[in-house]
Amino acid sequence: MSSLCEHLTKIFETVFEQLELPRANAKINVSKQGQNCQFQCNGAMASAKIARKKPHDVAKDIIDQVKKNTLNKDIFKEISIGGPGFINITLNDSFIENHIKEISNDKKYGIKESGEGQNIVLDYGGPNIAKAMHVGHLRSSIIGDALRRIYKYAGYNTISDIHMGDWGTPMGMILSELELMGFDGEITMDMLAEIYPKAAAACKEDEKRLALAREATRKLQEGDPTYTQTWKKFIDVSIEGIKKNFDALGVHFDEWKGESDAHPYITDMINDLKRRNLAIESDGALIMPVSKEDDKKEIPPLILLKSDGAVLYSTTDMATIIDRIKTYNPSKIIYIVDQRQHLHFEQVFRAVHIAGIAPKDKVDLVFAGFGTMNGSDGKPFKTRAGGVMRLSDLISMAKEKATLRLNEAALAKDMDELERKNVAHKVAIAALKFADLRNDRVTDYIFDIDRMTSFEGKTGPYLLYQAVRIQSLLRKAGIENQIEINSLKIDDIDRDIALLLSEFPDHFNNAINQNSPHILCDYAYRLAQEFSSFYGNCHILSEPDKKIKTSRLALCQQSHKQLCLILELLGIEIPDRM
RNA sequence: GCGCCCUUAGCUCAACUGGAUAGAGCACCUGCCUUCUAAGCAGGGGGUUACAGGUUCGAUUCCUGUAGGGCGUGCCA
Repeated sequence: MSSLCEHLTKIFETVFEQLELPRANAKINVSKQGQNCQFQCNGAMASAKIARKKPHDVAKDIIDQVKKNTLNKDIFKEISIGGPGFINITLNDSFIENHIKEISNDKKYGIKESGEGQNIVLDYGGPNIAKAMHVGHLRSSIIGDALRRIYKYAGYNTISDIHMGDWGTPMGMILSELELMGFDGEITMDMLAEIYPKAAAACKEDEKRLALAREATRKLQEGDPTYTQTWKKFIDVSIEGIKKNFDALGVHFDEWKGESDAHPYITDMINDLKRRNLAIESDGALIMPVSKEDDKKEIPPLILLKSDGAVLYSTTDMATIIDRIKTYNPSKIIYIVDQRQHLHFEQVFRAVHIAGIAPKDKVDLVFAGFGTMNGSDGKPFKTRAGGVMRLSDLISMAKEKATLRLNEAALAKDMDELERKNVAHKVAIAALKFADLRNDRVTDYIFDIDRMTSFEGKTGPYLLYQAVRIQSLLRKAGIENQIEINSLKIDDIDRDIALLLSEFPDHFNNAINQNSPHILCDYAYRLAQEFSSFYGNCHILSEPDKKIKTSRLALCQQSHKQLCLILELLGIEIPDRM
């Protein structure tokens, strides 16, 4: 099973080989030409030099060769040359129908289970203990969770790990702050929310205060019993708050590990690196050089131990890889983290390669960095008050707006309180998630609260709305089970949406290959739009011709299934009605 | 200083990895709710893809340079 493009590409590859043209040039794309044709092959022009012919003549040879094969007769309605040598392709409706039928009957919609038998670790979320989760945490968790779902769909055994920041200097800041306060009671979340920023600010201002925090960090890492006890307490409190946020977002983690879970591996790892002279002392710190000769700029060494003996995130990230390989034996580890950490991960990846901890041919380490969420001034996002907006505040704001919008709708009149709340929540989360996911992963983007919580146009709620509308239509038609897809008969009104449905495998593959959910967002939006147009163009339920009606309902059902599937892959839940 | 990334419509973003006339949403303008949910549909205006060169049959995409912006650059994460 594959997409129409893949199918056609195979046919053309055979032809290219027969004509001794480069096989790679045979690729078929969906045409952007609109009415003129459906697909196109641009390979004739690219092959012209090798063939020592005019592009136009090469195209003609290709078309003749395709037509020669009688098997292709039923497939192509028209193949012609356009412009300097574009090969324009229009398919017979029956062939498109058959393809839709095949895809629909395939339990994976034409997606190959390429990840079968492979474990993959996804590292995202990365909240810091004691720091309130802010909008910046959205990107990592939402993109990461979408990728988890996408990989899972491709057959991988996915393990998502939240990898909390629970072992660095911020821990020492809190511990030392509690000590200075002489505090010894029950720690609450509200307290933590106050203590950490206070301690962090104090450390920033005062070297001596920072030294205290560092000292506390070191002692914690050495296993000081009092510190460990206190630390465990506020970790638990903090996790509770983190869980609430992720539950609201519908973001799932298989593992709730943190930097501290790498601790048991660190001593052995460091001793081993020292023994093999891979780690050396420099300025009182223990470092590991990772630069290569052909580096454009010398990559600074990785610091394993600070001069005070404490570890930092380079160390824990390395040790975490040891843990992950030992525990899950993954073929791939994907880090969904801020682009700004690029150099850091470059260092860590090099270090584990050099040390033989993660051989390149055994585990693929992937840095899937994402761009920063900026404010309208182009700088990392801050609220008007100067702080960062809390994630929970953002969610409440979106929910409030969704409730208002819902109450305006006549539909809400016969909804009880519970359903209203439920719908508002789903709409709000859909808006937030889609607003984030629709942007290309790597580029920075501007955070705008109004746009993020808007429900019209290219938004999550628009997608929900279309899905809900189809669902309602199917309900009214009295359809409970799958319609016999064999009843599909394409005509001018529904050809476009049928063609679009056939593209799904292509977009899925692009999304997974590039770790880019936004590709699926774009496709889902186009599908929803195409459906909406189809829906507006013809009235389905009142269609007198029974065959046409059944065929269109089948198409509705397929559109619905695909839309639901993609929304699920993006981690967006659909209400029953809205 | 050096390295990485970015610059596309008034604003926010795409462009299937080099293809034909660069697409969407918002905002603006014009229509459409007495038949399936108007959170919708149909249509309109809006572009020297920052600039200058180069490679190519063909460049938003690749290369070089210039300007502007962001980030990173040994003891934060």
